[in-house]
Amino acid sequence: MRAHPRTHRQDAPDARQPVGGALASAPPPAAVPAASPVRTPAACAAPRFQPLYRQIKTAILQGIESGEWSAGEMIPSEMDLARRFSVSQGTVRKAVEALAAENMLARRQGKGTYVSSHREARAQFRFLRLRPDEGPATQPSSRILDCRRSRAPADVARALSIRTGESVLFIRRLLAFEETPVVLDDIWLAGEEFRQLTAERLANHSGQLYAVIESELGTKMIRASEKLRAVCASEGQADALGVEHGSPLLLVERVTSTFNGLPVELRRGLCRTDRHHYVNEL
Amino acid sequence: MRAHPRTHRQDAPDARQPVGGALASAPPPAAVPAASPVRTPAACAAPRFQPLYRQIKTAILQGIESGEWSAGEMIPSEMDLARRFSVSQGTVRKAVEALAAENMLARRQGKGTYVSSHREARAQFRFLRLRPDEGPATQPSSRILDCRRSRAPADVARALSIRTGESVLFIRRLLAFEETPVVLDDIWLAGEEFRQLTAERLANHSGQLYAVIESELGTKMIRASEKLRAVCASEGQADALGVEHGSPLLLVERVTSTFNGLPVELRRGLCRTDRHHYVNEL
DNA sequence: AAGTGGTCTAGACCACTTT
DNA sequence: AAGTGGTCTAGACCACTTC
Repeated sequence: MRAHPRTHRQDAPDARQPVGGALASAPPPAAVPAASPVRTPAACAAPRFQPLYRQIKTAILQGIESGEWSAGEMIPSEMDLARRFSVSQGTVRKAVEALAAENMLARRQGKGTYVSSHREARAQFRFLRLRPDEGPATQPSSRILDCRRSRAPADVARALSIRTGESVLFIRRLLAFEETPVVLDDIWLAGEEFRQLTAERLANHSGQLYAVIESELGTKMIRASEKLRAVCASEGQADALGVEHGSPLLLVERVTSTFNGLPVELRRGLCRTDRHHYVNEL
Repeated sequence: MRAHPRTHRQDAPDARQPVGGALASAPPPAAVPAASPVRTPAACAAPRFQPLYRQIKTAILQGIESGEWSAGEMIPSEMDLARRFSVSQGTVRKAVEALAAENMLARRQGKGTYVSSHREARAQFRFLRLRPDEGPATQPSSRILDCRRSRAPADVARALSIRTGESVLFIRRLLAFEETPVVLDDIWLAGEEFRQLTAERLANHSGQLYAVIESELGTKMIRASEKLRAVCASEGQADALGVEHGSPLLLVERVTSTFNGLPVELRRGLCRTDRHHYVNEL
């Protein structure tokens, strides 16, 4: 940490330790996730200087990504972080508030700031946009129809930024709301870590795939980008969902990424929308 | 303005003038708030005390809603607002930042803070989620097929929170991307002000209905809630969109509201999704 | 040069949770 | 009582825009 936006900070007024491990002497301060003092205001314009609070935001993010603070755990208090990074509490606060606004952290007055998790109740519906036309939103149950390693077809590989034929984990499942099959999901997961997943480990998790992946693999899905279309049900799809061949279905194609923005999941969900709908707020 | 969160502010420590035109005597300490002193910490729990910055946020919102500052215009500087409300600049900043995060205001360094408008280029795609499968996002052209006053059917009335049979403006239009018809919109608008709209006034606006409404009627659409479904094209719909009868179409049902959250528009859009798709970020 | 938003600091007190 | 986040203040300097 330490360093200037572009030049923003003033260096004269206070006698701050300008460099690297900055606070090496102080008692409580531990080691910052990283350091690399980017101080030279001029000359190096390549990495684009950032305001202090942005640098701290990045540092906290790295702390989460590296596992120093994992999902559901509390991160150090604002005062601790301020001491660790040698900035004021207000600057830390600004970084933390930005991360909270992005759903990365959750603040709880009087308790602390926590790394958000897919296991939390409030996170359940962020990635599940299907709602019954009537009645309250509910969690679906999941039935795994297939789960195996496979080679990525060209279109899947393109979406996941990998090479065609590379090894991926393929999952096909059926989500049912109140005993009625509603979604037929085809899921491709790119990455070594997913090899450990099996149909058995996925069973009995009521469709909360991201919570399972987070808990068992430590991989956290951060954001997703979806494309929606209306399509006709093929024979097999119609059978699985209990509709007539040719019925209109909502196709939801999702590409999900973790930190760093690299895509790790491609999902194609076919949804019956006769008694459910997809919700969105603009 | 004036008043405390729940009790938040301290009233003893400094000799603050608790009421009205406050500041006048003390040099630096100035005074707090300015208006209706809602100070009693206890006893009155009904209106739910709000933090100062929230009250100021509401006050600014009212300024926009009342037309004191209209879409596209600049609001007073942070310092001016701070003086007006008798709070510190930082408190005003927090209110303004919150409004900017909600797309109500747009801040421009060195220039000022502006009331956001549907006329801005950056706002164009917030309510238009349809994108071509290939190529860059483009604005559609609009052809008005129908535009007349009518009585609200039961389902429309329910969505708009009005009584069945009440007078509404009905618009049917066809949106075309690159000369190809893609969306068939049925739109119902509730409110006296919409009586002034005619097919002529809507023509030649390339489908930017909200920009027209904002400019000509002063009504600003703030947020919308959508429900998506896949349906089959009826004969008439198929003809209008140039697809075969029975083709799958994406039905987007949108309820849009202005300030205060009261719904003013119900829209049902039927979209061909063979060469376009609906995008969403989670 | 003046005015605007953008960043940062330092310190105060309040409200909530836990010990 | 101690610790955490939540609100508020006052003042500094930086960066951008306009005059």
